[in-house]
Amino acid sequence: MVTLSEVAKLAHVTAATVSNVLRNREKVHPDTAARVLKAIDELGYRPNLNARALAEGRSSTLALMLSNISNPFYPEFVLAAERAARKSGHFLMVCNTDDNAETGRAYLNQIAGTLADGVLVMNTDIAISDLYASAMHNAPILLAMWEHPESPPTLPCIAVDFARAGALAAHHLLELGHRDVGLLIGDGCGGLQDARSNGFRAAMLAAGIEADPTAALQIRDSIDAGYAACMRLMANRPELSAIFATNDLLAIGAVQALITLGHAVPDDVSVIGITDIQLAHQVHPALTTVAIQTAAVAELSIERLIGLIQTPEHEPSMVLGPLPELVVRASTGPRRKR
Amino acid sequence: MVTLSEVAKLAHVTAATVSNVLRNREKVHPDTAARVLKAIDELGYRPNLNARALAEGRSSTLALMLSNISNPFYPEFVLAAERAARKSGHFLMVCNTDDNAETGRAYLNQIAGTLADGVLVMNTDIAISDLYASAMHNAPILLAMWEHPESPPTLPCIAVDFARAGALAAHHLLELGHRDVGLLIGDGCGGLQDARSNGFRAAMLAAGIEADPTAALQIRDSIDAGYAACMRLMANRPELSAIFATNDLLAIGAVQALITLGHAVPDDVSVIGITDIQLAHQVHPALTTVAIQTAAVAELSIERLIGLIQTPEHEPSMVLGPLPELVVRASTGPRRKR
DNA sequence: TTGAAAGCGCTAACAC
DNA sequence: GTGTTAGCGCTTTCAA
Repeated sequence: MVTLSEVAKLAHVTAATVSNVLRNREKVHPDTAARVLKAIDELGYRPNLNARALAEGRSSTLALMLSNISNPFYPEFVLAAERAARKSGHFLMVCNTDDNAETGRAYLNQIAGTLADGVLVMNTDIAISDLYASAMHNAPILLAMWEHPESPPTLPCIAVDFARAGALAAHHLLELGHRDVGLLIGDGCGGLQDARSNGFRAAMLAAGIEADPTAALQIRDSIDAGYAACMRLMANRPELSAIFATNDLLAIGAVQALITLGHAVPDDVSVIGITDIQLAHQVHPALTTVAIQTAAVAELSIERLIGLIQTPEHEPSMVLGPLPELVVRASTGPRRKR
Repeated sequence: MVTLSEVAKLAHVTAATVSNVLRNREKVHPDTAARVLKAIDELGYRPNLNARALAEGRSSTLALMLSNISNPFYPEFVLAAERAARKSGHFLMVCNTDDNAETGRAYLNQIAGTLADGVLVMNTDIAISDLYASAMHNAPILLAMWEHPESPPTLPCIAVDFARAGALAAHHLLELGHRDVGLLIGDGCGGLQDARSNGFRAAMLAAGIEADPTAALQIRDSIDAGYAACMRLMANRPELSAIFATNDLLAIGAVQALITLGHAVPDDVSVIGITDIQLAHQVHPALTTVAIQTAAVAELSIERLIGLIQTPEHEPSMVLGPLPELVVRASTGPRRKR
């Protein structure tokens, strides 16, 4: 490995000067700088990032904790987060906790404040109190995708107005004339998605439509579960003309269940989800959904986390992410006349 | 931040002893060890991994380079790789190159041998010669998922016998009586999937069935592309009774296209893919495919990479991953009598 | 503008 | 068993 001082020797300067060339260029004479640059090039010098981190007291990596990256929602977030991190000179460490609080705590203990300067937390399986303790002792923690803007947590967070997302879905279905709507409520690695269903129900109620508890199912967060639940729902409540799912995975499963049952989507039954994952526009019929701007939220999260690292705050603060937006595709249509 | 020497002071020993307690426990007296442990606990000491990496001359993180994690195949690999890495005390840094060779080279330059002790490379957009140079100067590089076991690269790799996967698909379709099979050949972030299609064609040829070039389409690696290509294929060649796709994404797109066209799957047309991504068993009808044991390959890759780091070799070597296996689900069936 | 020197937190000989 | 010492490669005052 080529070190700073080898470069220094070749350029007939001292390590400090090489270091200066690498950072605040102004301070060094153009001629020496050129000599140093030449030496760096000849030797193929690359700074040792661990040494730099040790000397500077801060690393250049960020950690992203999530329960399980194989849920299709996460990769999109990770991609955008990694791009944003890279843009600002940071690396991204991915930490799957496998829905295991112990694993999460272990990660926090090992990397927060040493390998990683800050941690973006997406999963809810770690107790806020543990996170809080780690944030106090080790390094800033930012909660990405906080689902309850109305009740800020004791840590900084990016909040997404999921209740609004649910309401948008309701308005869309109402406009199309739907009254009998089944609910598929996800309870996955991000926790129970009740902000979404509550927002939906409130909007329906505002239109005079009372929620029917027998038309709602609370299920695990996957296509499979959505499929199975929709099957049950339609068996019990054949009069439903639309399904609202709190996330796209469930909605995609529901669409498939309906097709399997011989219902046309959207002619017989409409389906709407939330999130707008990539899959949503790739399935057929393409899914109508409420986009929560995953990539934008990811970028915002990274920016905010970096801000927190540079100028730590003592008060937790919440920033609201981009507002959810309805994306009308092919899985919703007017209620069928019967 | 609590340091080793603060712990040492509290325990009335020296830093070296604390360090010894943390690593080779035998060397230190049980009583002192207990005192040290107590001090560590009281102070909430956590080792600084950067300092350790610097002192030891090796870090505890591994890097995984891929072109774009939002392709559903990667998250499954990443999940398994991260678990394997964690099991052996390593962290995983995810590097998306966005199909950009320059980004890949930059990553390699910045982290190989400093932040990361080894790099698992999944994408083919970086020239092997660049990888080779980096492996020589910086840190071991392992090519995961090498698609051509018959021609080993100049770097260590885990090879997967994709030709065999193609052949298995062919045998399955042949057994079901299919003769007119359309080919969807992916050309995505992992490069042109020709080993798979060649394996398929060879197996068909061995059964006396010549490949018809007009029944094969080479397309980008996505559900969308599979959908569109299948539409075209069926328009041109309505007599096809089966579709073989070199990966599951394409196959899933194809199934949707067939359903949209009013063909029953598998009663009218059978569809088979390769990989067995999670989505494959979640769609309806569930996809018949050839599993390449993604998780097992990921674990093997991590183990091998760690081996390479510990005892570097000077000869590149190839190890063959688990053999592909046919997974029969609901998207294939006997050729329809006409 | 450049150099000398100290130190980041830890490990690893080697002595005692 | 435990302490002493010397780095690991870099940054950063502070002098010159």
